[in-house]
Amino acid sequence: MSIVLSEQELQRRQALTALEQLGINPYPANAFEINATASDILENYERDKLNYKNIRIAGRMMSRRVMGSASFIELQDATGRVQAYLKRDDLCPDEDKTLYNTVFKKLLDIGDFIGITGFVFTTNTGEISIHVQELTLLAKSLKPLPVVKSADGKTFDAVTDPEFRYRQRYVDLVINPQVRDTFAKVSKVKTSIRDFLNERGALEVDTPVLQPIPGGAAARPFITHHNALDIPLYLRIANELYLKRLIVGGYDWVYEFSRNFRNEGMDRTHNPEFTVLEFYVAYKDYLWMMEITEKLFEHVALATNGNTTLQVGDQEINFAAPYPRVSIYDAIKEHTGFEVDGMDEGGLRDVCKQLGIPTTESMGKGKLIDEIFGEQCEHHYIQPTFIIDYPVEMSPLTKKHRSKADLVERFELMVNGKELANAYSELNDPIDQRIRFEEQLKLMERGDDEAMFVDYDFLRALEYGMPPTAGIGIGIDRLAMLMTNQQSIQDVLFFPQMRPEKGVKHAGLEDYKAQGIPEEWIPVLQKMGFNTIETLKAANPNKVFNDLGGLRKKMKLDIPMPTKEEVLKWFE
RNA sequence: GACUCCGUAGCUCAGCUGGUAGAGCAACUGACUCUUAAUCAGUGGGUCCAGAGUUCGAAUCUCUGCGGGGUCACCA
Repeated sequence: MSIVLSEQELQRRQALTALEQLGINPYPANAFEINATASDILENYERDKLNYKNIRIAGRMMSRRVMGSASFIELQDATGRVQAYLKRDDLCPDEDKTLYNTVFKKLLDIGDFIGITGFVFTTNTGEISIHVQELTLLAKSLKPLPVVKSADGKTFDAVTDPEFRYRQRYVDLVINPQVRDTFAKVSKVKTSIRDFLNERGALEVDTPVLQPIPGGAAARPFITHHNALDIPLYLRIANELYLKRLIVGGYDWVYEFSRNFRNEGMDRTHNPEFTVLEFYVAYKDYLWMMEITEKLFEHVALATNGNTTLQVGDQEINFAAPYPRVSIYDAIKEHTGFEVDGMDEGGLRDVCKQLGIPTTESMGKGKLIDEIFGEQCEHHYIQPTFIIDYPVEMSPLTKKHRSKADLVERFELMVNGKELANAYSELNDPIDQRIRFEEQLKLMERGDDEAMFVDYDFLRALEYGMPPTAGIGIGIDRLAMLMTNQQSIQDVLFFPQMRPEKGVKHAGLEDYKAQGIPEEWIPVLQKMGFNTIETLKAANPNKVFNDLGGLRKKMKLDIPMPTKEEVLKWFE
């Protein structure tokens, strides 16, 4: 990040000083009470004109069109943009026209926060506008915003560079209104889920993010260290085992929006931290869970988009309940022609070979079936579909199927070719659970670095008894992507993970001062490209002295020129 | 992690087969009392991502690095 200021930044800082000299505080402490918003005015003025005679509104000045003694600006607040009209002699009824001629025309810039009072009217060209009677600077903006213009629904010079947008999301939000809309919808997805669950008596809870054993999922965790306890701690990869402990404790419906952390690759659908909604309900099974899940998704679609059918990319997806249920074996049979039900590990390995799916020695039966489904079937399920009844090997926390051998009572909800939710009748048999954990240990020994750790406290909890329970995890970021029709997880997270910005190497102010350089000349040297003391010392002192004079004139700097002897000392 | 594309003014982008940079918006000076991508006249603004190499000469060619996007691998 450069500390060297651009021409426009210098101009804005000069405007800041000029404002202070006029007795105007560019960052006043006073509250500015408003009684209207942009969208309120645009929506309601026409049918209720009397109520808009005396309005107060605040926001950023986003454009300025000056025509001598009258001007139009666009004011942007949290709700949108409204045009305002300023007339010199209305704004400054007395002799002194400084507020209009100097403050407004010269010292305000695009991006500044201002508050205005006035009355609403309609211009000759038919645009609802505010006739400004008073103008107050609320906060000066020192960095120029990208200027995005639009007309007739077309947008010009929009900032689309993903790096710019994600690193400086605050700017993205200011200049790209549809981004604010997207995040409002993301928020609506979460509140609509909370409403749905709270109405049904569920209890929202918080469980540890820092866990001594990263349990509840198969994934590589982030590891950290607690100094006082002198133990390693893991950032949670899931909260499942903690929520089930709460069911043991006697709650019958708990949920948590769990920020999870997984130390794995990043791409369009993966961020190192992401949010999963999990909920657990006592005395229910996975069949009940499918019914509540399809109702929940229908509810979320209606709450966020007002419709159960929505456009996602080039697909139209209908979230209206109910959704079809297909067993994983039937899915594989339908899309590959292979009947894998009852096959042993060797047979599955052979099927993978025929389908061209690479396998490794560490893959067990469950993993092989998972691979076949993932490669050959998953992408076919565009409309919401429950894939049910998974093999026991890939589901160590799931209750065995009530009627089908070697299967568990589990479903995944597939939408748009991707897994959106994962749920099951929870395994509550502590002896079986211990055996399943031990099988995971064996997988770990075979080299599966995602096999689960054994959580003995969780086993102890199950030994006290857990009622039959249905549980589910829903990927909230991916759900938000669907509901907002975004192609990248980065567009539903305010601050997606990025490699840290590396500033160009710069000497600090103290380094310059240590060379005996007066503070006011430091920006000039930086402007000349001497960002380190080393590069300065490598330069020709005579040339530097001459250039200082040149820049002093060019930048119209009102600071005394140092003598040549003084400058020569900088090089010692 | 692999492959691939990209990095030029505050922003959006030009810049051919090498001759050290242009446009629009933004900014500055001026004109203009209902404009709306306001208009008109004029002016300034650049470590062309960084470093090395080839060359008389590099924004341009080569290599290395940094940052980002896309595809794949891993995963949710």
